[in-house]
This record gives sequence, C-alpha cells and structure tokens, in this order.
Amino acid sequence: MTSQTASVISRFLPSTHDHSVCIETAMERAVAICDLQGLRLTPIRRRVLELIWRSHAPIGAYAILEQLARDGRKAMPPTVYRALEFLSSASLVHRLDSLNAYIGCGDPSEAHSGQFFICHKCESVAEIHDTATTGLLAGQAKTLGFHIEGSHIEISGLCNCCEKKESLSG
Amino acid sequence: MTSQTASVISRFLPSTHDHSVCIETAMERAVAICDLQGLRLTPIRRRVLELIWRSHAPIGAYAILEQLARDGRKAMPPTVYRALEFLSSASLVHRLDSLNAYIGCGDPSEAHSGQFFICHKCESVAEIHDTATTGLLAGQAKTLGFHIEGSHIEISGLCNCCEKKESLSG
DNA sequence: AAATGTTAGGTTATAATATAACAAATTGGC
DNA sequence: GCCAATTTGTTATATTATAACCTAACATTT
Repeated sequence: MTSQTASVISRFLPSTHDHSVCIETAMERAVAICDLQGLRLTPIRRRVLELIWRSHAPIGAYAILEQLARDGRKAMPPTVYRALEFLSSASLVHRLDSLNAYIGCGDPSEAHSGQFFICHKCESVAEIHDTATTGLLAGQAKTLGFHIEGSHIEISGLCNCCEKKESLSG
Repeated sequence: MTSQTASVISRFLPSTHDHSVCIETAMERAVAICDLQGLRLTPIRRRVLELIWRSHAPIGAYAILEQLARDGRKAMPPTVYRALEFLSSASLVHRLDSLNAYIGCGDPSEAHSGQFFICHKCESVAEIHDTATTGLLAGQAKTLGFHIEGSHIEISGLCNCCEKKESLSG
C-alpha cells in the first residue's frame, strides 16, 4: 500500500551498525558536492558537519560548540551558527525545528526539505522524500491560495526498536 | 484534484474581515469545550487565549507577556508558559515550531495536530486537517517501522494576497 | 473549624538558543 | 602584491524557555 513516490534518505539503523562508514560516506559526498557547486567547505564548516554526523542523534548548536572546544578551538556561538547556516543552505544538514537541533542529510544533491520521523526515545531520525505527500500539500495549498516555498514536516513517535522495548517493560 | 479528505480549520481571510467575530466565537467555543471536558479555563488562561486570538499573526510568549503587562498584570514567564501548555494540550492553540509562536485553533473539539500554511510576509496562517496527507505519512511510517505519536507540519510561503503584491512591486 | 490534598499561580533565578555589530584575517582573481 | 569579497573572530546582548521553590485558593474529609 505504500506508494512508490518516496525515496528513503535515511532509515532507522540498528545500533550495531558501523556509523564510521556513514560519516566517511557523508563527508566524501559533501566534499564532492561543494566542489561541484563551487561552495567552500572550510575547515570549520567541515568540522561542524563531521560533528553533526558523529552524533547519532540530532545535535544542538551549543553541543557542537562544546565539541569544538574539546578540539582546542575557542569558537563562539556565531561561528557555529554561521557554519550551520552554510550547511543548511547546501542541504548538507537539516534543522529540526521541534528539537532546535541539526541532523546530517545523506542526500544533499539538491535543495530540498524532507520529511522526518523522530524517535523521542533513542532520538534516531529517518528522513524520506515523499513526493506524494508534498503533492497533496501542494494541492491543498492551491485550494487555499498559497504559494509554497518550503516545508517543515516532523513526525514524532517511537522507532520499532524502542517500541519493542516499551512493550517489554510495560 | 484536491481530495475531499481535508477539513479546512482556518483560511486566509481578507484583512477587511471583522476579526472581533473570530475572537468572540473562539472564546465561546473554548468556554464550552472546557466546560464539557472539565478543564479549568481560569482568568489567566482565558486572557492568554484571548490575546492569541486578538493577534492576527502567530504570537510569541514574550509578546503575550507584554500584553499582560499592559493589562496591569505583573506576570512572569512561567505564568505565560503554563497557560500556553494548558491551551496547547487542550488544542485551543497550536505552537508553530518554525516561529516559536502560537496561533489559536478554531476547531479544538479534539486533540489533533494540523497542517499549517504560514505566509512569511503578512504572517497569516491557514490550518487544515488533511487525513489523506496524514494517511500517506502513516503508510511511510509503517514501512520505516515507526509508531507515530504526533506531527508538526508547517509549510511556509506566500498567501495569495501577498503574492499579488509581490508581483506588482516586482 | 482544623487538617489534608490538589491545582493553579507567584517569584527568583538561570538555562538554552540565537543574533547584531564591528574588527580582523583569509582567500581568490587580477 | 593588491584589491575586493568572503570568512572568521570578538564582544555584547537579545530572545526563548525552564528549574525550583513558595504561596494562594479551593474542596474534601474529619
């Protein structure tokens, strides 16, 4: 019954997966894309992106700041927010408004705003890009007389893994 | 092509409409619903709700605080946030995460999270409740192995009225 | 009336998130 | 090297949100 219109950008992965591979792949893609698009992935921006990917869960600006401090960099908030703005505008990361936090995007090939499923227990996130959903919303917008420019679609709940744990302890 | 599954909770209204009617209707409904559900719409909560409705645009907690101050109340932040939590949980208002602001809900008959179309120019908001959209997302959630508990769907762009103005000035 | 429980609101302080404004340094093109 | 543009540093502050503890109001039972 699920439509064929959705591309899954990131799934819920078992906690056993080798996340270092995710990070490496993401960083390589980021370099390639910035190269292609003439964007400057400076050391700070690169490091912030890497820190976001290293965090399994969405990470906030000030948590990133702490990590930078551990690197020995004495970064201040504007530094981080600037890097986040750059990365967001390049779709290398997405901001999750419901958490005031950022998550890496595995498919930054073009500007987009995905749909996010956020587990409020383990804080893992899956991102999809479902054109059927955006199509329906576009239809509704037309009816309302509204010109869509961007969207934030964040669904909260429990991933399978956490739901199982809940039912065991319940 | 628009589905029949969407109920429009609030539309984009001409700026000429008599908003005092909106406010009165909303307040009467709120009283009725709280009465029915045994919820206590205390003076502060009532006043905060009214202030949210009086604002045509989504309004933030500190703007509400200022308004309360003009009433002569010397309210502090927790007072407002408590009222907002009460009103949110009763679906009398919705929080718009993308704006850190609140908007009144014209159909608080049951707990729900709607879909919001937010004009970033005039700041007006339309709310719909489209079961086709939520149905699609539910299908995607099933595929991902995710148990949905709530959603925040916020679409930003321009309402018809503002789009016309843009094209004139452009 | 006194004791108790429950809910709402008051008060103080501070945490957490984000940006303005301007100065300095770095980069890329010439 | 020099210019122009971009990026980063720095200081200060704005904005949003909550913790923790106290008091008031009211209802129920004793």
